[in-house]
Amino acid sequence: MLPHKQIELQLQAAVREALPDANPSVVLVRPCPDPKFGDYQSNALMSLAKARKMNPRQLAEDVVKKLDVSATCEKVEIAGAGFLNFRLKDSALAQTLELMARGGPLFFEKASHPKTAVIDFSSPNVAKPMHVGHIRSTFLGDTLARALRLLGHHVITDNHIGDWGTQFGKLLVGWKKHLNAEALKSDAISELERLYKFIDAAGKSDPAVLEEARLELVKLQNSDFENLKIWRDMIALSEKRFDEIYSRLGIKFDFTYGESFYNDRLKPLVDEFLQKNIARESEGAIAIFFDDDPQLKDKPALIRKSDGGFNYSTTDLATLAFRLEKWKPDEIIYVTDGRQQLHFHQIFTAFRKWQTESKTKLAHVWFGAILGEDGKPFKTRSGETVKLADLLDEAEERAFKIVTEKNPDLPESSRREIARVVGIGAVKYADLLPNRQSDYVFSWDKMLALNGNTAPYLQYAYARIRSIFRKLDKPFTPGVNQTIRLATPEEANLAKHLLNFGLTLEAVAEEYRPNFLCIYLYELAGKFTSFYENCPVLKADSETRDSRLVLCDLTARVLKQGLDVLGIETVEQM
RNA sequence: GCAUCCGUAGCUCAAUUGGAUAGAGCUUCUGACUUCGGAUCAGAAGGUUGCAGGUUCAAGUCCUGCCGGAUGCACCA
Repeated sequence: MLPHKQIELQLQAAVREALPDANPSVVLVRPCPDPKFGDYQSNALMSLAKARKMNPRQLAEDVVKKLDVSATCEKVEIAGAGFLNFRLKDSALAQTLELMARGGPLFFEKASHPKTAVIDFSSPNVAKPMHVGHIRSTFLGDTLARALRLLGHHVITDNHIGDWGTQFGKLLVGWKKHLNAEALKSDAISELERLYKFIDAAGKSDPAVLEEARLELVKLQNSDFENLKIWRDMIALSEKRFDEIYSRLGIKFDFTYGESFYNDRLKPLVDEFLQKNIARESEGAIAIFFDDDPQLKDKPALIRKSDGGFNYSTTDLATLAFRLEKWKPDEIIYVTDGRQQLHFHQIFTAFRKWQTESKTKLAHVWFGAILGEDGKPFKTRSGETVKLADLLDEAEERAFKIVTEKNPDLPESSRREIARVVGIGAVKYADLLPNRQSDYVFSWDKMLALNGNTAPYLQYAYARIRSIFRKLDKPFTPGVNQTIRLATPEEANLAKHLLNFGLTLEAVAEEYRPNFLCIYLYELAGKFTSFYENCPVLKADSETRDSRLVLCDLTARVLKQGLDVLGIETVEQM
């Protein structure tokens, strides 16, 4: 067991003894904000004391008397208003590293109660190219899936693609009358997008075109043979292009149940809502009202339009029911932009009225907008969105120039491969680094930056470590009796930081915030680099050398695993 | 009008959700040993956290009121 966990359990036991009525699970141990206070701290006693109108320092002293952490820590210090500060013993630190060097999960523990989580993310629309607006949902969702899986949870990823809706009326008219077969062959999505825009524009000046689109849509909805076939072709073509992008990004989905999958479930769902008096008729539509929720007052959710059609809310509720039935998840996570907060608030509230027994947790993990330099939603000069494929191309191209500059002697195929890993990594990292709820300003230079707090900085630290190992005469494997000696402050700082990998992963999974991991890895790389500058490895005496090699190896493994959670690859040299 | 979110260094962003002296990167300036990769490191400069009150041992974080911005509010998803 990791030292901070041991301290936490012992502290909880001491609190249980001192305050039998308190809930010990609120007593947590966290890394100290400043190492001069210690390695770990707990501030829980202050809030416990406050709730009971006790003197916090007095309570701290009582608890410390009942607390025995001498196996892992130096003397516990009470500081400030009632902080407990713990400083790890050198021996405990070294032993933990020795244990980790022998294998098993790297500085984290698998969840003792694994949960089943469904994650809904990315969700592009058929017949439209993926653009920068899709990156946050795609990267965030993928990272959360990876983090939860690493911690031992059962994760199901479901790409809820937009393969149904009124846009298909226009697309069908376009396909039948204006299709350019050549263009469709070379770039299907661009051609579909062109057709949509063409008919959309035509409809604005000629109402007859709109009527034509409406009729084609009705035929599709009534399972007209020809229209169904065209519709299926459009989906297949789009999915092929999506898969190219996902494969470039290293992202896989377990399922891709698009919206259309739920068509047969919509009418029965509305009937059930009516029958259970959860929904009622209003202005010709069927609506769910939420009068008991102040935020949703006068904001009903429509589940059937006055023309008899269904909409987003209906599909989302049907989707929810299906996922519950099929996977019986403990949690469903929706990763979408912040503009959908009201919608999910409605869906979640409706769900509670409907499935009153269900204990499934529903989480809307939302993120802010990507803005242009002018502070408005991001568009190119010509008013278009930046296509994701173009962004990735540019990233790889810029990285290739740098790689070529730094390593002109490498064969081109190696330089291309490094540029791919570095370029894609930079884009992912730039997107995951900011707090997800903040809007951020898109800039090519920031997205593709290769210096500072960026993926290449982490990848470079990794490559340097691997370079050390390449210089050894024979492959290094730590012996069973390998001891770790942490003689310098740089070694100790690095070692202590390694211990916090698991805490960070748990925080990412609990708060749905991958940026915690970015910050952690950046600090890890920083601490490694300062170790690297100050502590020679290969030239040290053999005992120190082996100890430092273990430290290097553990650092490399944590960097690689951490980057893997972010969906970012590493290279042996760059 | 109502609701949600936001306002932090010249710029772009953090701050583990109420914790200790608000931190990084970019930019600017000063340095780095015949030493494991200079895509690096060390240091400097840069702040009344939009404004005004309040709550408490403790507020960038919570409450109230202003100022400024983004987004969403009945048949698009």
